[in-house]
Amino acid sequence: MLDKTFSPAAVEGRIYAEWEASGAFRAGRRPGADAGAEPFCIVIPPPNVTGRLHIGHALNNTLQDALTRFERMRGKDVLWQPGMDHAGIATQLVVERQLAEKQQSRRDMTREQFVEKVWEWKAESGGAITQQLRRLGASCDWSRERFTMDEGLSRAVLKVFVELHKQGLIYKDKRLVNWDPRLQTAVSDLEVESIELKGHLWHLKYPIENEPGRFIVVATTRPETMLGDTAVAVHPDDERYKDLVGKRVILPLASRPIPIIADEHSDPEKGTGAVKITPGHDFNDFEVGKRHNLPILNILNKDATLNDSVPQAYRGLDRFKAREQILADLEALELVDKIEPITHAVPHDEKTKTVVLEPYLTEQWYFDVKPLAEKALKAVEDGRTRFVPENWTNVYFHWLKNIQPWCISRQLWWGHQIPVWYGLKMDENRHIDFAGPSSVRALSSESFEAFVAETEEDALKAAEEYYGRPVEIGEDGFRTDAQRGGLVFQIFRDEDVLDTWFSSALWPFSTLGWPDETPELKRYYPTSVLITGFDIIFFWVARMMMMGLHFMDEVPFHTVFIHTRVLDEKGVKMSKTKGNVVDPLDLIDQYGADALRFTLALAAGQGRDMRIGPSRVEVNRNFATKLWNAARFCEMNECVTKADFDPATVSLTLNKWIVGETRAAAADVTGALEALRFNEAAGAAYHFVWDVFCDWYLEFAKPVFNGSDEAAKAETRAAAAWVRDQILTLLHPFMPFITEELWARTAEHAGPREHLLIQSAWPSLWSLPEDKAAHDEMQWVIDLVSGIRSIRSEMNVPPSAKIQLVLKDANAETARRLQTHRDVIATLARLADARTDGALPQGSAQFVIGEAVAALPLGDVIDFAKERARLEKELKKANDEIARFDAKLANEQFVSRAPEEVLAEQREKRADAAALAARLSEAIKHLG
RNA sequence: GGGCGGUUAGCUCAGCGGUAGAGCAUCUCGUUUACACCGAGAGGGUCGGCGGUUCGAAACCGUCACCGCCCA
Repeated sequence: MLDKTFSPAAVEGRIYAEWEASGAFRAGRRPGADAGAEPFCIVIPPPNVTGRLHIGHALNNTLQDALTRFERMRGKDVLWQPGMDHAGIATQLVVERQLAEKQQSRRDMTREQFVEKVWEWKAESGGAITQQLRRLGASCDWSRERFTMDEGLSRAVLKVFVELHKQGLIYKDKRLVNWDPRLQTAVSDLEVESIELKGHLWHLKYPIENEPGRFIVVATTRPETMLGDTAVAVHPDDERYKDLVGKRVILPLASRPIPIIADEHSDPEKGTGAVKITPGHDFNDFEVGKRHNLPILNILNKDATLNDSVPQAYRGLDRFKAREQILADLEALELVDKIEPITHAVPHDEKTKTVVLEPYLTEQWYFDVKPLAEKALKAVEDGRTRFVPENWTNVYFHWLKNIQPWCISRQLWWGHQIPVWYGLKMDENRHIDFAGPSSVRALSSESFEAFVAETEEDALKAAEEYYGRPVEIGEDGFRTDAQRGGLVFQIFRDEDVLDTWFSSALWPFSTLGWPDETPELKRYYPTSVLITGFDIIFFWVARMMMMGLHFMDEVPFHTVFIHTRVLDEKGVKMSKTKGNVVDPLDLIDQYGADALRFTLALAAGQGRDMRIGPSRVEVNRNFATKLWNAARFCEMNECVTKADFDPATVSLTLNKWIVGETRAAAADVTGALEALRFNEAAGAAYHFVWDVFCDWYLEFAKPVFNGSDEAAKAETRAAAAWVRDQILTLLHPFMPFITEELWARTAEHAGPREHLLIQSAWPSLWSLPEDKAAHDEMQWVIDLVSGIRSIRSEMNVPPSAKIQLVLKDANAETARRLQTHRDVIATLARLADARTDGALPQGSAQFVIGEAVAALPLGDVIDFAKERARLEKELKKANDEIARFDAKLANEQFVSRAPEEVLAEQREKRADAAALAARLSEAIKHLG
């Protein structure tokens, strides 16, 4: 016997273990599925190895799991490929923080030792999120779990790098990057988070050379960069400054003369129309500098203190300290024209959002993604990959059309070390300009030849070929070794690692075994659908598209489903600093994983946001309880699954009806899931379970179960069990735990199920007959019962009072219906008696149902004035409706232009309203 | 500044050419042996404003307002 409520905490762990043990998650098709099953594959958007499950993950994985379970049950050959990425920056931060607690630093150890520490950390506390995904019920194939730093995936990364380099798409360049001065690494444009801050616009006066007392005023939000200015620019058409172009200003504090140039970059409308040009510390200025051959002055060290290019007084100062000092000094010289308070976007690191990034001149590896972007654009234009909802296509297009070279190197230790080795460069006469041997690290990159290879061995081989001499790993350039016949050259490896997203971009094929030609790669690539959030379109979707098309020559997935963003209950973005984070694990503890999942699925509409909080989850916990109790009711009434039950051959109308309703519900859920309309699928199931099965069918069944017609009882029991089983199946993708539990528990009296529910077949009820007569008949019963209940309530008839029903003007069919369902109607409407003949008693409340008028003789209970008012209100409504239809039908434009079926529909509605009005008038007359 | 969304019942949202829907909340009633995490019933909206297209607009187009996000 089932308990009164379902206890998620007591069963979730056990059921998950059963699923895993059964092998149900394994790639492939479920038992009984077609041998020729078509493949269905989802790759998980790899969570970060340092990550913890947040509500966004919960949504993302709920949807993936729902689809995975759905397709698995339908008999497809399913793979949900799980794994994690190595999150270069985040992971390195975590491990460094751990070291700092022990008063250690990564600088105190070798790179190898540090990387070893990171692996130790991962083994110990990394990847907690995969355990949390299990709590959510994720049915991915854990036996195939991958990590971007795995041997196989790393091999894929190296191969890709080397190939792209060979193709000339990866190159080294010296230009401005977004620099994180705390981590001392470059980050890509996408990893910059602009934060609106209050700041100031300082207007600085630069004295014109040889024209005492004359100044040009420039405005800046970062006054410290003035020490790196190498020009002042004005617009070529700006009359105010025409005579100054070609002259020079003396840069204050630095006392350097710099030219005044004409460039369209300066906007005459903005500020003073003159701008300072700092090519070493501003992206726009860098471009201006290139156009005018300006010198590029770098005034910062890697940690954003001022370097030796600035006057003695400012050297070694942090940039913000330097800003204060410089402003004070300029004030003293009366060179600050004015200070304007402004709000402006300041670039910050996206991880902690506390470090202000600097444009910084460094040499980095770049990936020219333009040619790949074109292919990625075309694939979506052609419909080889489609976005759902479709409007995200524009975001994707916009980004790819304006794509910039991707800075892929990072100055970190944790990640895929760039497979490039350097040795001294020979000139055309095979000479080397180096005194050595001593460390060559300090040399500039022009002095090196780069050997790009997947392995150290290959790099050495390439270098030996280049030098025509033995080569070894080392940093001295060369050494002499008599035993090896003299000179031995040395090469050393690039210290940098690749951007984490570089490896993530390979995910859809690297996880399937590429570059090896594995059976999985052949079977599951291209994958079916990618499910992710919109914030990932650039980072990941676009890059996977590019890499997939470039290396596999096929799109990585046919569909990209972009789901909504989760906000808190007040509609505010969740963040740790705001303290409004809803922890999905708390919600699971409190309400169960099924309730959380169902809530997320129901909220996954076509909008952009969803709001989630405890009260919403509670509602769906209640739904789970409802389901549980419906099953409990079935159990109490001995509704047991019958193997030989055939829904097509039931004889009772109520059973014919529920079979038809079940068929429709299955069609709704299936269709919605196929169209990725998760909310509609969950909603259809919810509605069917609660409003159809529980509210009506089970209520209809009660009199049957309590009656004495054994045949009817047997059929209804079997039918109820069948519907309940269909429900468990339809809900399983959304509520896997409770449905699996009930699947087992409801079979306790019938012998065990053939398979776990996760491995059972999805309902395919298309072939069942649609019984319109049964539908109409039961709908009539529902309408009658609802009508009586409504009157009872309005007339304040005590629930305990059993009353009479007289159906006046009932035709033969109606009389038959009443006869057939007398027990049901009497029970649900609490009637003492129901008849279709005899006189209509005085003092009746009445309502119209079909061709008949239902009268409830209430004797003195009835409040005549109230009843008259009620009927007159109804009559007015009917008459208003008639008037509206008449007006419409009298409109010649409408009659001539509207389609025939609309016309017919309107006429029919008009007739219905007229009939209703006639019966209501009659009823009012009867009131006397 | 450019782009994309949103604005529908007190709240959260669905509907996206043919007479306004759901859940929650509210009010009334209810200890009928599945379920009070429940049941029955009820009230509540000129679908942001203004124009236009149409026989007909919450829905399509334009415009404005406000809110949000993304990219500069």
